[in-house]
Amino acid sequence: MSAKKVLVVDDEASIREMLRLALEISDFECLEAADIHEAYRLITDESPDMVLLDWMLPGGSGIELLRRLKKEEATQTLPVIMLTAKTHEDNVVQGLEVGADDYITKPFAPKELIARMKAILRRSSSEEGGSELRVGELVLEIDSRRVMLSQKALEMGPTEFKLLHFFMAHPERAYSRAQLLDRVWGANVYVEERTVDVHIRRLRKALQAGDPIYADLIQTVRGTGYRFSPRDLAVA
Amino acid sequence: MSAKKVLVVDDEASIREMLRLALEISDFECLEAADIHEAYRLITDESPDMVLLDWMLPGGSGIELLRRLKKEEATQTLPVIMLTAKTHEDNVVQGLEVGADDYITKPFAPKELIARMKAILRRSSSEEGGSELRVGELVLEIDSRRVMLSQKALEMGPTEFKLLHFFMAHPERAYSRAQLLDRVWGANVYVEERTVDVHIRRLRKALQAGDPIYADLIQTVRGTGYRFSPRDLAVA
DNA sequence: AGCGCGCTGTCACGGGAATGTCACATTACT
DNA sequence: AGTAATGTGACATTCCCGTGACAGCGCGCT
Repeated sequence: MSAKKVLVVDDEASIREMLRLALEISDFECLEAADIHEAYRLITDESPDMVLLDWMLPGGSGIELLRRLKKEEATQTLPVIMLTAKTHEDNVVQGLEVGADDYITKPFAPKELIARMKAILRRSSSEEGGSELRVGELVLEIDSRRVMLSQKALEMGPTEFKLLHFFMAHPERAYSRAQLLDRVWGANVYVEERTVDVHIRRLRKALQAGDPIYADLIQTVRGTGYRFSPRDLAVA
Repeated sequence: MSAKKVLVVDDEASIREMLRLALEISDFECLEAADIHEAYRLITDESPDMVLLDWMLPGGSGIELLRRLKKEEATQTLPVIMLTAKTHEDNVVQGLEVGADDYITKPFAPKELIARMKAILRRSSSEEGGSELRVGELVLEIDSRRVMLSQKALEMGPTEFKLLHFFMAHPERAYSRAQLLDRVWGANVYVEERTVDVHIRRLRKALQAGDPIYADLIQTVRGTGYRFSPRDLAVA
């Protein structure tokens, strides 16, 4: 199991630093945001596995972000733990109503936070029953690690599989080569950006072998990167 | 129905002897083990229909064996009755949590033990709708610990049997070597991951001896592990 | 005890697949 | 046309897997 990505949203740098330390000791990967805007950007760009959200934030309180996340389809199931300064009953109730998965009041023991996080991650990861992604006749079977197109298995390497997996999980959005390297290859891996092109090509070739139309799902966004767009799959 | 085989695990010879007597009067076949290691060997070699497991054992308490049995695919449904010296609530709860089917406190009347045993055997024998797994012409007979392919018996070792058992119970899914070691060999067993490859090969060879097509059921998933896929058994 | 046998786990070797990089062709935009 | 970005084929390297051989072990047999 790869390290889980956790986004910490708090305006105080010292608190973020403390949390980063606690998280990294427990083998979580840590992202930081000081305000709602930055938080939202990181959520869409990096899609973390969990959010630690401070209640008091400048420029819109945490509950606004929470509402927004629970409203949008893509982030609806993203687990959120609220961090509150005091036990304001109102806040807690309000937060849970809006959809926070848990809350914890400052000051808190890092150990307790980690324990709650793990509990929530265990719950959410076991719930994910959808073990396959589907676009038209294209089916990516995660458990069996296979890609089927019109009942026929497609041949591709592990990297192409991961690439396709990522694309199908994040459709209709352009990603730069750097982002793809980060999300598919993994953080802290140094490879040439142009390597992405080659694997895109290999993935297209694999799709084409199954059905030429499906190769068009992988689109080039000139000057930016690539995009996976099921929308343009016109069935003849 | 043939006589049921019962394994008695207790370090005191006098208790084993007493139990043997009681069991044989009631037409059970009796196996004896004085420690966990011997018990495990007899379970894999003789596949008894039930285990009577003393709580206090030298060299690892009974619960370790119980955990191991419940974790491994092949022995998961093997009924276990715990024998405890006193009514230690903790032990009982712990034992039942791990998966013991019943418990009885010493001293006990042989008559009561036999009654409980029969109750459990009745339950488990009625539950097992099919004591065999089947894929095409391939039939894995769990009780008799045999594998038949087109009416002909296949030759393979105990490990290959367990491996095939696990695969047939979990088809269409890729497993890493570590996962296979965990689920087939058992937890906390230190074996090289590559050892899995060798047993996969032996299993393939055994299948191939019966019908070359069936060796293709075991598929290599490069960079991940192995997969058992009946789906690809397309009859030409 | 001595012996042979079946099963197991480990290793080393070889081959083939997957990867990352480059050079060059091709395309898109100004 | 000119330039920057992308497509593409080829290649060396690395990584991963299949395979045969082998030693250790427990067990049954004589």
